[in-house]
Amino acid sequence: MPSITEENYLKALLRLGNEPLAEGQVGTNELAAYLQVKPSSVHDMLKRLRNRGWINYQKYGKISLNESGRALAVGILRKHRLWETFLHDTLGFSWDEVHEVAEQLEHIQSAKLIDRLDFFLGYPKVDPHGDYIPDSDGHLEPLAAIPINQVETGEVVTLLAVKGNDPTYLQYLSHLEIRIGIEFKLIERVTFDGSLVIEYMGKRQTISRMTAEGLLVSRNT
Amino acid sequence: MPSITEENYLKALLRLGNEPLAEGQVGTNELAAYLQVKPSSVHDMLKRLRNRGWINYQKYGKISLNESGRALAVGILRKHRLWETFLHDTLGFSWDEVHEVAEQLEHIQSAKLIDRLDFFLGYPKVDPHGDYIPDSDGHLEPLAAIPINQVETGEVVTLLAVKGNDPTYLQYLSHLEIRIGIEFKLIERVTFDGSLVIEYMGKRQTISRMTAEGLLVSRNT
DNA sequence: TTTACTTGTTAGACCTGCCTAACTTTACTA
DNA sequence: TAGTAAAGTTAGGCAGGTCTAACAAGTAAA
Repeated sequence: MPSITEENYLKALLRLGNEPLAEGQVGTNELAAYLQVKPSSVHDMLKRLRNRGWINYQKYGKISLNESGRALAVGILRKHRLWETFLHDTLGFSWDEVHEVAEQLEHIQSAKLIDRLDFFLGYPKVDPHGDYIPDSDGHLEPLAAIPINQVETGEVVTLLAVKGNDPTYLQYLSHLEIRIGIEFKLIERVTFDGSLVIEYMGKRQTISRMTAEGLLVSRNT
Repeated sequence: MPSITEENYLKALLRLGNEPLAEGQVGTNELAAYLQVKPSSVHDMLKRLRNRGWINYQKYGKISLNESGRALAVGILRKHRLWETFLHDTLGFSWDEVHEVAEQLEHIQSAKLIDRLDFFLGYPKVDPHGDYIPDSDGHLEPLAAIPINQVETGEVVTLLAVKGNDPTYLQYLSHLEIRIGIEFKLIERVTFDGSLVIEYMGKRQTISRMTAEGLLVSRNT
């Protein structure tokens, strides 16, 4: 059974490996920056994770999760997203508050707890940020969504999920009345700085490129 | 903020200090035995807890929590018992299963989580084992109960709480259909080994002294 | 009050997880 | 293709939390 720290490394590898273009491959410095530790600390841990049989890694090479490491990481993600759903739906936390607490709750070791929680919540498919919750067999549906700044002008799209855990970002979206499931029409793209003008709920709003990058939408059919 | 290990020491000091005759005073070896570590490890930690300002302790003396240490410990106990209640009442765990998982959940740091959980559960007064749950101000009602083997023959008493977290003990009680709130009549006391014959729910049952010691009852008026 | 036993303390060691500083390898660019 | 910048590794050290083995204090009984 992994320690809490080991779990956090596995989770980080899953996450960074899923970034576009990463293809499961992650670098030492990248991981260090993400986890806010020094590359030398990461290197120590990589040796441990390899000895424990959870990652593929060799000197000066890229890092990737193997089968069992991935299974562990997906299990943690499942716990994280179920807890987020519980905090939001049952206890009334706002969507910017759930991540921090779920970061702690995801490390609780009890299969029964998670199964019961899943049942209690009615087997939710997505968490408060729109991300898919892995099922108890470890299956995780890939999110078929693109950032809104990759959409053509004039298109109408639906917000499937938001990317990013920063509370101030999520609070800002709430402030703009942007929620999962809402429909946007892309009115205009500002070539200068990548800002977008979007229309939703009968109003027009300009959002920066940074804001737009976290809005994951699906093309409407 | 205490580490998880420090929290466990504080909790142990609260618990052992509340034992009859202890009067808040605990010994090093006693603490070591309870926490399943060596006395030398306890000694190291005691120095840390003293430096952190949570305990009264001097060389070769007894250990006790001070005001702030006690407040921390009661806070952890509150979390533990609220989580036990959640696991039992909301998720349907049996009373022998809740302790182990609550041992992990009690270390989650989020005041809001605990307050919301308390609200969600309807501000419960007691946990699944009959113990009082400290309120959000840190007040903990002392349990006015005595082990059933301190009761006179012929008396009728109510089970207020059970003492002990051993799952096999709690399962055994369930098997005997013994639950919080049930009424017992003490029929007979076996002087040889301290066994008791008790009557409840229209049946007679012999229980060993060990079993009896965990049954905390109040005299009926 | 001396002995014997229990209780508590100290020294030195180990593992986890992190650090800094110095080094090596790889990758890119001139 | 040589030189440099970026990425990755190594060595040595530190704090938390544990251990064993040896020692010191307190306590109780003869």
